[in-house]
Amino acid sequence: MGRPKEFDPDVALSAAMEKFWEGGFEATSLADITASTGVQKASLYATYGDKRQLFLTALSRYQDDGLERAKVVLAAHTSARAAFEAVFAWMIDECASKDRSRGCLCVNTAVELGPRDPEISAMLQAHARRVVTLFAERIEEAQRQGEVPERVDARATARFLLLTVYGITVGGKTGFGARKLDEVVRVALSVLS
Amino acid sequence: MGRPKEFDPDVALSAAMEKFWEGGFEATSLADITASTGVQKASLYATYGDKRQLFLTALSRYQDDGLERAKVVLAAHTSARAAFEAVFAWMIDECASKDRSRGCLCVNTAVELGPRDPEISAMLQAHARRVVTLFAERIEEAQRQGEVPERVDARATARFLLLTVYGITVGGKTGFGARKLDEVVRVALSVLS
DNA sequence: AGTGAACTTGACCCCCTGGTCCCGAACGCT
DNA sequence: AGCGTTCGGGACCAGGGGGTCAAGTTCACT
Repeated sequence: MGRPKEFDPDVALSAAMEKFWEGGFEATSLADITASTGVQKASLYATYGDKRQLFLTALSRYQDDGLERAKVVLAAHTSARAAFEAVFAWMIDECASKDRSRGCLCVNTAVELGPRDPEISAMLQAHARRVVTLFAERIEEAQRQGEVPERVDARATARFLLLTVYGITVGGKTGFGARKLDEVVRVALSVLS
Repeated sequence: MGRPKEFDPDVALSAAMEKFWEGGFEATSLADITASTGVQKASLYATYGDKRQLFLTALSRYQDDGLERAKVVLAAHTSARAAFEAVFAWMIDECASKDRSRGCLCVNTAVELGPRDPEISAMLQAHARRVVTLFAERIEEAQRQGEVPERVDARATARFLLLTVYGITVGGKTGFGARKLDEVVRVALSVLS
């Protein structure tokens, strides 16, 4: 009982995530968040805890969403090559095409907070491991189907592909255009054959 | 005439660079810098201008140093493969071995400030182009010597290798150990053959 | 209708930030 | 030795940051 919330916590969390995504943790003030969510500080505080907790929740949601979407994209193509091309195209679209390249929240967070916040570091590490496993499983599937040679080390290659994703996000922020990133992806994907 | 400075501006700049390198621009306060350089705010201000100018100067110095060192390392090996292995080993040492992985100042800056500071963005872009050119020249040299196949696109591959450097720095911050990064480098370098 | 629990509002607090300023101290030059 | 110039020390400022609180409001339940 009592008075119900006037805002949808899920919607507000999305808006906050978006802000952190494009501004980073420190540079995004509570004022920015209240402005974009329309929710007052005290309500945010009562719902999510302090700024760091809010950020952690937003990051977690971002990770879950991303992993889910990656699963879908990887499963939507019959060849592994096309599947990873689609993943990279998605990343390039997000890091070099849209307005001013917010990149990937995981990468942004790793760079800003990774080295000095153990809890966040652990979250990032766990998520990276999940993605690597996902990638590796797709590579192994392609090996069973004869698309990718058996000599390829699936897990090492999966890590390599994840690092390429990292590179793309940083490349986008450094000013590489979508065309150049496409070229780079072509080079990177040559390791699958 | 007049009273001479009590500090060496070059030494202080190095110390400031170090701080920005491990803490980022926003998170590093002037208090941090005065503490590590032993130079008071007003003196810093008189010598370098405001915080942003100091950062720009430090970044510029970092870029110059890095490019110089990259030239030396690339020239110090007879095979291109060994040369790039050395470059990556250097990056891995800096991003995954030392205490708490400060990564690469260019990458950190690109992520933190790239999308919202045009002047810094231009600096990063120009530097990236120089590095790509340096890498491409080394690849072309190897092609002339028959080490690398002619079908390889030198410039695209150079960009790919730079993106791999980016990936390594982010990987280090995400918790990849030196061993895993070594593996990834082996996969990446397979594009040279 | 009354009651109490939960939510909203907006003022409020303290601290830290980048930046400025003034005065005393230290030096080179004549 | 004295003078003008430059530097260093530290107080000072306005602004914005995250976080808190008390009072008023809105609903569910009886």
